[in-house]
This record gives sequence, C-alpha cells and structure tokens, in this order.
Amino acid sequence: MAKATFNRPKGTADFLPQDTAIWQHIESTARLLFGDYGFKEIRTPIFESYDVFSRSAGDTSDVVTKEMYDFNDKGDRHMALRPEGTAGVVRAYVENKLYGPEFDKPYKVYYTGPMFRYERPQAGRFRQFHQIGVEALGADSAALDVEVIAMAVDFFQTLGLSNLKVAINSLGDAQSRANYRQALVDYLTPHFDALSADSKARLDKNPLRVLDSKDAQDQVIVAGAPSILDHLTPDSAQRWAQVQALLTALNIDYVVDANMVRGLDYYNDTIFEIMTEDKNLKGAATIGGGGRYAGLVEEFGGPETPGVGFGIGVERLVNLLAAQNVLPEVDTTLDFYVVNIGADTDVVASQTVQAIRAFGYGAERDYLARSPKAQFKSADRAHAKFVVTIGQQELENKTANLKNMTTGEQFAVKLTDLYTDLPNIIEAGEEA
RNA sequence: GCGGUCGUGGUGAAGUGGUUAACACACUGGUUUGUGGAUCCAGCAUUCGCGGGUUCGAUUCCCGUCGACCGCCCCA
Repeated sequence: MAKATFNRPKGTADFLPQDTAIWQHIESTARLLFGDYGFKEIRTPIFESYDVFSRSAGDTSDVVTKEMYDFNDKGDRHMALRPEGTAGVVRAYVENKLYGPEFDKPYKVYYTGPMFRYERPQAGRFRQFHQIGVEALGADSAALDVEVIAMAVDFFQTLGLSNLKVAINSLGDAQSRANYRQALVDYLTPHFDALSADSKARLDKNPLRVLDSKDAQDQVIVAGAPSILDHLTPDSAQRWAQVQALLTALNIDYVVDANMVRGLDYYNDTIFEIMTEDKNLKGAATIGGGGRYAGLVEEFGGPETPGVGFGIGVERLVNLLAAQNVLPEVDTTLDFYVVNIGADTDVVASQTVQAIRAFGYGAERDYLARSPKAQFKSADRAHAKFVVTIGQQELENKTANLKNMTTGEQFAVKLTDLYTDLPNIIEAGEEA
C-alpha cells in the first residue's frame, strides 16, 4: 500500500524553530520602534468580504483581478483571504468609528501577519507571505508622509541593513493623474507598433504601467515620455516639494524615480519603495513600499480621510538580513542537562529539572533511558554549561554529580542544596 | 496565465534498462559493566516524488500529475 504523502500548499513555507528566531527578532524590533513613533498594533481578520479588497485595491490591479484567494462560505458569502493589509485596516477604522473626535489624529497603527496571493512562486515570491505594515489615518501633512518613510528607514537601519535605496515619486492627485494620463497616451500612441505585447495591452488599461516595463525597446520609448512630475497640479506640486525638503532636512537619502508606479490602485501623491542594491536579490529587490491614499475611507462609508502607510515583505527582509550577514546572535546554550541513569532516578530527575527551572535557568533531561554516554552527547550538542548526573549512587546518598562542561571538573552536591541554593552552586561550579 | 531547469536515505550527493543503489556528513550502538567534544568498528534507502505506459525486466525510456527553483506578467 502506498503511503499517503502530503506537501505543504504550493508557495507556502514551514518556519521551523531554527527559522523563527529571526522572525521574532524582526517583529519585536518593529513593535519597539514603531511604538516610539506612536504606532499601536491592530489585528484585523485574515479574511474579509471580497468587496473590501475589490473596492479598495481597484479593478485594474492584478492583485485583485487575478490573484485573490476568494471563496463562498457556507452562508454563500463571497469572501477573500487578504492580499494586502490596508483594506482591512481602513474597513476597521470606519466600522469602529475611529475617525471620531475622541481619537487623536492621525490615527496610527501597525500590523503584522500573513497575506495571500495566488501567483506563481519564485524568488522572493510566495502565495502565503508576511507583511509588517503601518497606516496613519486622518492627517494630510507632507510631514506625515516623510515620517512614515523615516520610520521605515529607521527600522531597516536598526536591523543592521545597509545599501538600501529609497525611491520616491509623486502620482499627483486625481486631476494631476488625469492630465498626465492623457499626455502619456498621446505620446505613446504613435509608438504603438513598436511597443511590447505587454505594453500594448497596458496602454489602454493602465498606461502608467508602461513606464516601468522591463522590455528594452519599451525603455527606449519611455525614456522620451513626458514625466508625471511636470503634470502635477499646484497642490500636488507643493506637497511634492515639501516631501523632498523634509527628507533632505532629516538627512534621508533618496532618489526620484519618475517612472515608479505601484501595484495597488488607491495610491496618489507620494509613493515610495525601499529596495536593496544587492544584485543577487534582483528578483525581490523591493522589500517595502507604500504611499499616500485618499478616498479609501470614504469608499468604506466613512468621512473624507486621507491616509498614508507602507508594507514590508518579511520573507524578503529575512533574505536580505541573511545576505548582508546581519542575523542576530541567538543564545544556543543550555544551562543544565540532567543525566539520569536507571529507571529509579526518573522521579528525582524530573524534580531536579523542575527545581532548576524554578530558579529561572534552562534545564533539560533525557526521556529515553539512554546510556550515560548518549546523554552526555546530547548535553554536548545542546551546549550545556553544566551537567547534573543522578544515578543509583547519588540516589542513595541524596546527592548529584555536577560537571562543568567547559572545564570538565565535577564534584558532588547535595540535592537539597540544588533545590534551595542553586545560585551558590553555580558560583562554585563556575570556579571549578 | 506563459516559458525554462529539476525531483535518489535525516542532509549533501554518485549511478545504471537486469540478481547487493557508491561515497561523505549526520544519527544509533560498541570500543570505555555510569560521563561529552578524538580514534577505530558496526548499523542505518526491500527503494530512487506520485500515478500510469513501453519492456521478459525500470530508479534509469515515454506520458501525466504534484512539488521545488528560475525568468515573464505582477508584486512584498
């Protein structure tokens, strides 16, 4: 009979104990740092009504039109696994009336958790992936755009990353974009035949996408295209200038990429991406991105409220940390390993590990009745600092044998001392 | 959704249309009747992702499927 085998779903990952330390480190760093910036954690459902995403992310974005994990539940409601974090946060903002006068503005939150997109897995690309994101709702100030960018930069620097590039652009407001879109289409149309097949399709669907085509021929054409930055309305132009002035004032290096667009339709004015220059990670160079949005809160039935936020891809971040060799040191040592010899010692071995743990030290024992040699091997592999051995002899004398694993010295200690006076025993053991 | 490469034990891997699937690491036991990090010895894949086909015979050939990796689209 063939044994049934199961694989994790395509594009998902099991994070094993040797992997999760770095995730915890990233998350705790985010909590600490974002807290300093006044952001508090929000937790929203992993699935929402399908419409929450389709209304917010837009119907020209692939994320919504082709990549959503959607399903009808047993009550025949059309639901979807979240492909991104902003929509759920905005829905919660409106539903809980967080725009009310009793809440400070901007209302600042961060979140962390899995996102789902049905697409072909590849480098830095998964069907279930994880984001750490933030949203600040209710303030239109360019200073807030810059604070959010500054926080992202601060976060990456705190984690020890270097060689990151901050790219910014402005999509302008609705009027700016309408003006520009027309200018761009007017420019591209005469070149239509020379465009790549992809760009031909993009031209009437979402012409701004042509700007960041990777096709070499497209890039030649795009090089002569008008810039969105020349089509900003006075309001948008002023914000754009302010954002750059503030970034400069805060000594944040950035580059303007007038061809940058983002994958979700709700953005306007300031957008940004943070990417690595590392050539080895080109497939997943962008580790975070975000920008300003208007109209989302209204879309969900709330009052006119601007917002700004970003999302960071945690898998990509982990990759980068590994590539730049800035993974945190993890303490792999064990304080005590209790070697127990013979079934009679089972009880006292358990009492001993419990007593040691009660003092706040790590303790492990053997559960398999293995030979002393095998148990010492385990202790060695666990990088135990001390081994406590309890066998028939010790049992009769109500003692234990304490061995300092770095010096190899060992001596007898009374069990009662072990239970009541561990710190002194450790001191004695370290001198041995 | 499109295209390419690949799939042998816990791990890294070699290999062939034909009775025993190299080697290394790891692991387990012994060498030391109760003591680790060294040496030596022994053990460790009835099986080569899964299903089907060709064949006297397939891990090796063919098809399908699932999965991994990479590129495009898109994106974190």
